[in-house]
Amino acid sequence: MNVECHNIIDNQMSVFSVLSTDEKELLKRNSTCTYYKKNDIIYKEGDKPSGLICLSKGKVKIYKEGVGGREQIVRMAKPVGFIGYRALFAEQNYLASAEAIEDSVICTIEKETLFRILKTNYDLALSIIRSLASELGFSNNRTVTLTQKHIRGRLAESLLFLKDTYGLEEDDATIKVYLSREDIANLSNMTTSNAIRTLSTFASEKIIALDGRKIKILGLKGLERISELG
Amino acid sequence: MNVECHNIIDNQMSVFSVLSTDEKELLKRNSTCTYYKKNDIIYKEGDKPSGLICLSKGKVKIYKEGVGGREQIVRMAKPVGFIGYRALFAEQNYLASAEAIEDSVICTIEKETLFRILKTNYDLALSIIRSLASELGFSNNRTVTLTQKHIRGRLAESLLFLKDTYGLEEDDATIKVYLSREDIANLSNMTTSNAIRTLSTFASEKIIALDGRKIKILGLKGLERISELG
DNA sequence: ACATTTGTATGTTTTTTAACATATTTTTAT
DNA sequence: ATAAAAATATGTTAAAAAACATACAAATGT
Repeated sequence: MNVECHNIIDNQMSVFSVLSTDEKELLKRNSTCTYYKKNDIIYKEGDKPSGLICLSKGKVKIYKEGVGGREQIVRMAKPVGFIGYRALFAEQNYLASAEAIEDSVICTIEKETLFRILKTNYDLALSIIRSLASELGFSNNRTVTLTQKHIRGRLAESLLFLKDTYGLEEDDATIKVYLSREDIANLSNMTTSNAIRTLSTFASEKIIALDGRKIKILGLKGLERISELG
Repeated sequence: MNVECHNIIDNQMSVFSVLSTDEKELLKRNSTCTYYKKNDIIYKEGDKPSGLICLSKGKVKIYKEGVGGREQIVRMAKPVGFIGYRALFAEQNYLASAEAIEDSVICTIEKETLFRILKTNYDLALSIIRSLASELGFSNNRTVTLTQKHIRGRLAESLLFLKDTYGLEEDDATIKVYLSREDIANLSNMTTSNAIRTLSTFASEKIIALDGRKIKILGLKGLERISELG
């Protein structure tokens, strides 16, 4: 059985907590569980959404291909969170692609079932409205910082964003996600070379410490200052 | 009486067309009409939304202040469209400011009334979901083009965007909005000097014709090509 | 175990664009 | 009507970041 789906739908913290037992059962019957390896593509720009995808385990990057195939990461997903719901609710094809950056488990809730339940659940609709509105605010913010901040400011902001999104390891310093330098660059609107170079500079300034893909934040205040100044 | 508000709520094309006569009456009783002169501020970043603002007449720019007070226009509103609804539905303060770029009339629907009606109207909720999702797609797109395209590509895209948003005059060529060079720059992520310079270059290439703030598109295909190439 | 590919690192050059400077024109206020 | 301010225009310089080049290390496949 698709246990992962059941866990998500029954989760007290999820948006589905407002549903009745019957409604939850209906969702469960119309959900499927899929497993992805690291670097697997979950969907591609242009694909048609078939349902509401919920990330149960793992980590996923959402990115767009820009000028000359240059990649821009627009979102980083963590469990338990939805992916691809923008296209689903806009009734459009995907405008971005999703790729697992760790082994991941997703649960897909079939589209018609979701909309049937949405129809009678004001709270569910309102929570979708609220998350779309929040993410739009985030995206507008991001537009401004990616266009106006300089390299150091953009990288500092990205590191803080990754820390806020995925949290820290037990040492309370190491960011709990392990991205390639290229992904860090694609998140921060810079070339891979510049991401590598600027990370090295931060390390030499003792603001962070690097150990392979592990990034340890040594000076949070300093990082915040660099991010704010731009 | 606030006739403008009534017109909007009764409009067959508006999202309110799904409401009953009683519901529309309730909305009308709880709406107020406000008149703004060109360059008047409608709301500022940090203000608290008091209701759903609908632009009945005029044109409005929505912008954020970035690094060193540098302005980035994130949206251009036209009648009949909502403004500031993102913050309202995210239950946040405004993250951007709104300024009339022409004499404008807005209708504000009081918050509690709106939410009371939303509670029982699935179609209204769904249309809000759909517009937030569409705008999020637009914003993500914009992030990529503003960061990746070069000056010519960004300006060409902005001109096409203005044409698509406000349409053309009777001559089927002049963009139906008259922005300062500074506003064009703030829309396109460039300095005013570079906006002026690049507009001049486009004019010398016969892609557009300039007459004060009037911009006439002479070569749509050419403009589209420049925008696509970046 | 070794070759091949992928990722990381760093120096150099070139391109792009912002910053600055200075006219000129247009608009606005008195 | 006239001064002051704002907007437009254009040339020059400086700074930022991309592009390019090359080296080395790590991971991967056979």
